[in-house]
Amino acid sequence: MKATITDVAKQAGVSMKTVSRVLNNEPNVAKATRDRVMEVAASLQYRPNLAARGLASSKSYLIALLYDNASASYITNIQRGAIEACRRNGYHLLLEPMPYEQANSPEAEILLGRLGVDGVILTPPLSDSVVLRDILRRLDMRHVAVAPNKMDDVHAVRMDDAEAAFQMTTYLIEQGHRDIGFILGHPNHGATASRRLGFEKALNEAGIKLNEDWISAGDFSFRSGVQAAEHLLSNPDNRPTAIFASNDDMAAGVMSVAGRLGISVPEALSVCGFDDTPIAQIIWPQLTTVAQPIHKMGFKAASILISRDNPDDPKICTLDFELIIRESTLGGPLLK
Amino acid sequence: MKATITDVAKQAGVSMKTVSRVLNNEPNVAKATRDRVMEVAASLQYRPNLAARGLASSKSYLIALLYDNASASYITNIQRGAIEACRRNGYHLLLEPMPYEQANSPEAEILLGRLGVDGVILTPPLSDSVVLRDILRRLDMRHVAVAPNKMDDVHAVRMDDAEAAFQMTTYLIEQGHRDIGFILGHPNHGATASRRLGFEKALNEAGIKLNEDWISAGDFSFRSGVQAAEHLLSNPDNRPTAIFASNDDMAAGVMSVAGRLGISVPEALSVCGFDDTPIAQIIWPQLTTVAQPIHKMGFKAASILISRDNPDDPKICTLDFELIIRESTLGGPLLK
DNA sequence: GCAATTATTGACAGCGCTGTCAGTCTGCAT
DNA sequence: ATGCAGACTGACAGCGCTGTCAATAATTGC
Repeated sequence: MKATITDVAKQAGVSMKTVSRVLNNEPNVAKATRDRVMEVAASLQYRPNLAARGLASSKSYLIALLYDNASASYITNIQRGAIEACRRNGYHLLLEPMPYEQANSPEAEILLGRLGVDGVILTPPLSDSVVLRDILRRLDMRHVAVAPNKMDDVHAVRMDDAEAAFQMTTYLIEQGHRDIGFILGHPNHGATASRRLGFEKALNEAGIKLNEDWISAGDFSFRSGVQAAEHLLSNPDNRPTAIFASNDDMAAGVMSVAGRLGISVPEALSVCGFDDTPIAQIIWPQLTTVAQPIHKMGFKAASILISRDNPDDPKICTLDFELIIRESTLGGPLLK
Repeated sequence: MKATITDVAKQAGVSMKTVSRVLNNEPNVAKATRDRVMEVAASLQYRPNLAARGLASSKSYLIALLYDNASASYITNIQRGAIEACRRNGYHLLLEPMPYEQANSPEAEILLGRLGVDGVILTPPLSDSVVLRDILRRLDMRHVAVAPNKMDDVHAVRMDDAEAAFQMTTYLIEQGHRDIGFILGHPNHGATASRRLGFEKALNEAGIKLNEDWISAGDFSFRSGVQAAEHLLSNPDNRPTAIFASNDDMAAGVMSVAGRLGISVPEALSVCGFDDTPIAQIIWPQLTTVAQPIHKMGFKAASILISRDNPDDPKICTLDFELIIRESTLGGPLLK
């Protein structure tokens, strides 16, 4: 038989309400009372019923993570962070994958409407869907976007992708590279544009003319990195000396093609990626890349949803990135 | 203003209970009534309140996924499968990471006690924790283990790890290998023992004497694969001609060491892994490995929890695996 | 010492839904 | 016509908790 609040109340000789107050850490309970209630609750192995609590307080203590992301390592990192924040506040994390295309369809509204959570975390590329954010607003659901681009009307947790790409490119230039190829990410992702922007800005500031031919399409997948690399490296007489891929998977694709073509990395070709996924350390040579505080972003996002203070003024939280220099770029022209 | 069942009932001119019946697909409702209620519900944009429903029916429509798994790709695959099953039945998936060590501590009981879900999915290595399963039983929580080893007292979804390892090893032997190294998985995982068993059985049946020196410890991490490989390949005069790593990450570690030592794969060394994670296709040469139906396992596990029929006789569901032969083993002694 | 606060507690009414059970209404065999 | 199973429907209580508000006790200031 499961113990209820009533049981605890009787046993402790107080009212249900007082037990409730103790259990929710509300103020204005005498220390002695509080202790007694806690003790009884423990001895009875009392466990609050989430559903009842939710019904009475019209809170669900649930946060949903909405995502459509091919990268397992990205999504599990976000999850870890978000769950950490949830745990600290008695919340739980619900998983809701949603294909990007579906985000713009009526299905999305139905799914979300049924959800009944206290908040929603949006990850790229869903965080870039205006339609989805409209639905959320219409449904009056609190939400925070994990997104690279700025949006003033929404709570957001972000990282300065453009600046990171700028710094990485600048680093390559400092290594003596002037012929730098760039592989774009998936067009649905806001990060794709931001990273490109940073790349081009760096070239620009260094007075290097942009070679449009050396900006190659991609979609964040290993395979697309392979294709892009095949294109970029196709002409033996006119190759970039460095390739900056918009993520690590594609960078791994580049390295694989380089290997096959007998182009040694980093001696003949520097390669760098973005995200610092586990693969960056598994491939050889290890990959220079940008580390994102993904875990922290998940944490922050959930924390914003849980904290009830001034829920109306949208807060934007920008976290730091870090350039991780590894072997794959330690062979620039300057070293020769 | 959110519509409730009462609103729908009024509008449709029926009782709340009838609306409830329609919404839950219960029998014994006239088609005309059903249609009318559906229509009104749609027009009012009615969305059931999970908490209320849960409170009244003492079901939560929530399933928790308990895990402690370093492999992002494994866990996201399980998640995908489980969510698919949940979606089909109006359930949602809760994420609950739990370190293996914690599973044996009182904390686990507290965490689980508070959970209030209708079922719990256990993934390796948690599925191997007897303590954890005891807690679950004591708490009277339905659960199903995703686990390689047999347990008669629990619902389980499994794959025959031993048989898979047996077949893979046999395949290597058929390629002409007689000197085969083996890298163990993490000792906490039941799969580790099963895979070893299959490996040894295959050697045995082929009449090959087991060389204990060539069974090397590991923990499923890339790094441990590197260490194991350094050990296995340390003696140039006496090396295995094939290495079977208990998972893909470690196999990648082997390939990386082989590359560094100038041992070409697969010409001088065949390598195979287990799991068919994305990395198997990213490294070069691509990895021969065992594909597990991880997605399907998640699906099955959630389905078992959701289906209420004969909940007492534990069902064990064994799914098929598949040997995936890729380049990394296409160079056995027989080919020379 | 007495009024004005403030701290502490409890009674009670639901939150929105479903389970129970009793009722009405059909069709069909007698 | 009469009875009866089965299909259909509704009244009602209550799931376990919290919000509201009123009641009482403790504390303060003068």
